[in-house]
Amino acid sequence: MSTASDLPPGAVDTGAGPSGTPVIPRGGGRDAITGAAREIFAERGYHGASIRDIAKRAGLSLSAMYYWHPSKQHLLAALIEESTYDYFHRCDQALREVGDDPADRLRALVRATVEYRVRRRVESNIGTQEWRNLEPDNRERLDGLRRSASQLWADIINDGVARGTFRCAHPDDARRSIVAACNAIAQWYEPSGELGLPDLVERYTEIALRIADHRS
Amino acid sequence: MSTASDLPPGAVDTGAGPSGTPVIPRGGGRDAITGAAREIFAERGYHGASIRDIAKRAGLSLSAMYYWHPSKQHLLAALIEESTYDYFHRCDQALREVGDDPADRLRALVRATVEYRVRRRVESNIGTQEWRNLEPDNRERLDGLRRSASQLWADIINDGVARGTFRCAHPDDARRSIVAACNAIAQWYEPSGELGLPDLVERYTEIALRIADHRS
DNA sequence: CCGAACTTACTGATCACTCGTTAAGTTGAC
DNA sequence: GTCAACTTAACGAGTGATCAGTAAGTTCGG
Repeated sequence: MSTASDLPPGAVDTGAGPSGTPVIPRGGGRDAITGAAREIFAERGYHGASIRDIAKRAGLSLSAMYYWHPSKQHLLAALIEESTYDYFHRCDQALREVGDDPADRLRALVRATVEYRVRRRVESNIGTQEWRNLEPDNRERLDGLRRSASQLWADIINDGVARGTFRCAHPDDARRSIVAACNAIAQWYEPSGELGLPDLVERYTEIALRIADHRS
Repeated sequence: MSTASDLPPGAVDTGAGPSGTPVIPRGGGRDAITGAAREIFAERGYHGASIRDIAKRAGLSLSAMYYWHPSKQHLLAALIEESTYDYFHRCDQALREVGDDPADRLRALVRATVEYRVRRRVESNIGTQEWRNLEPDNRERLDGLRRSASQLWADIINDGVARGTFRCAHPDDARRSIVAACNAIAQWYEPSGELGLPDLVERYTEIALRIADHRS
């Protein structure tokens, strides 16, 4: 995602000037704001977070936020939008790299999802918890992407059932259970703990295949 | 749960006076407040809900809330506490009624959980979503109960693995996946839909047994 | 059966404070 | 001097909480 909303209204991309020298915002700019918002939204929730808290964490005045975003709501939406696009892109990529065997495809999607939930744990939780605080416009704009992601799972499971690779009687509930199990990881996983990401992926791949009632 | 906190500070139980005549709150009293809070907290979240909104929904003045609860936080805590106790009690009850076979016990716990998530769908979601908005005192007080409930699952699955009834390699992840799948029900289930509670229980019992890798 | 004393279950007004937002001014690199 | 990237100061609306007041009901001595 790289739309006009990445920039202040009417601004031109300052990532690199005409001379090739990057222009670095003195106060950390958009990244400082976004990073702080990510932390504070995750800690206290959208309504529990004030833009003063966010600005303080970013080391800027509260007005700096209004230079980069037109509103608090826009800040939340940008955060969720970026990470939702990222997730969808990763899933899409992962599925391009495997063949058409439903079990392989399910493995790929579980891997992409678990990796995302771990690597972007904070945004993950914001996306699921603060979704309801998006104003209708923003929510509707992202809803299509959400449904597409959900459809990726559904297609794989339905195909597997049709082919006899999966024997679960209720594909929709299998899908919801697998997704719920993967999503929950972001709530309990501690990156500093003993369990590494590859092991985690393997565990949840197995669980997903069992939920889908895979017979090898 | 029926503690002194059910009543205004310093008050004596008025459910039945010395003469046996009950005192009926004119405006609906505690129940009106609690019911409204349940709805508004569920709709907008703790910080998104104002006590004025809650009072308005209850058909009372804002001050009426302070007659029954010392604070907004206490109102949330009371709501979560009651439903958490209710859940734990139902689980406990369900497990008393079955023998010691791990599969039977898992079935009983899934049933109790799914029924709870459907029947008390709203409180369910408040409990999971607004947990973090409990102040430390309240959270710590309820944390023990939460851990006890989690232990119910762990004991059953560990026992099943020890006996060879369940063959999942990672009992903790199996537990978390089963719980996540059951909990998610409260987020998507529509009571007015076609899928009835008994069918739902059966579906999720099967999923849980597959996650635990039950061999019959 | 009366009525003073007391309790219950509220209301309305108001407090100090925080909220998101905005306008106007400042800084400093080019 | 220009313009991106800020800051300071303020606005009005809304927040949780407090408190004095009160209508309605209950209790109990006479």
